[in-house]
Amino acid sequence: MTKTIKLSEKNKDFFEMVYQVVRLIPAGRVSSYGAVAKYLGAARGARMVGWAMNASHAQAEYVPAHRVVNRLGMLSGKAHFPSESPMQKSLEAEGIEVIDDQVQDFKRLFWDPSIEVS
DNA sequence: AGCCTGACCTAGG
DNA sequence: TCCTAGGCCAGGC
Repeated sequence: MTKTIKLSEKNKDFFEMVYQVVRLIPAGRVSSYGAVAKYLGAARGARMVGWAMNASHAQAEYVPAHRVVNRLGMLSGKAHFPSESPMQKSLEAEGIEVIDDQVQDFKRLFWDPSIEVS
């Protein structure tokens, strides 16, 4: 079987899909790793979404990874951002209030791809 | 080739 | 209600 080859291609697509979904997040809104993973089938787990974000910096196209937080609305990836644009500052620039690494009113600002995208 | 780690999430005690 | 453990897949050593 070409199972292995298929998996490789699928993995590559997975990263691309993650980037595309993240780019769909409108400015001033936020989403979570789990939501994206769920939208993509959740088969590969939410951790892979975070891993994709880690590689997002290498992408030619800009990926608004700062709009992606964990399901609690915490900026867990803040430390992994390039020092030039801190995650919190980018969010605040879009009108999102961030206090103590937590997105305020996260529930209202939350953007779920499986709901917003049909 | 095997083990450890990671920008997470859910469930159980 | 807080804390711990397990599961998930991929990449690094």
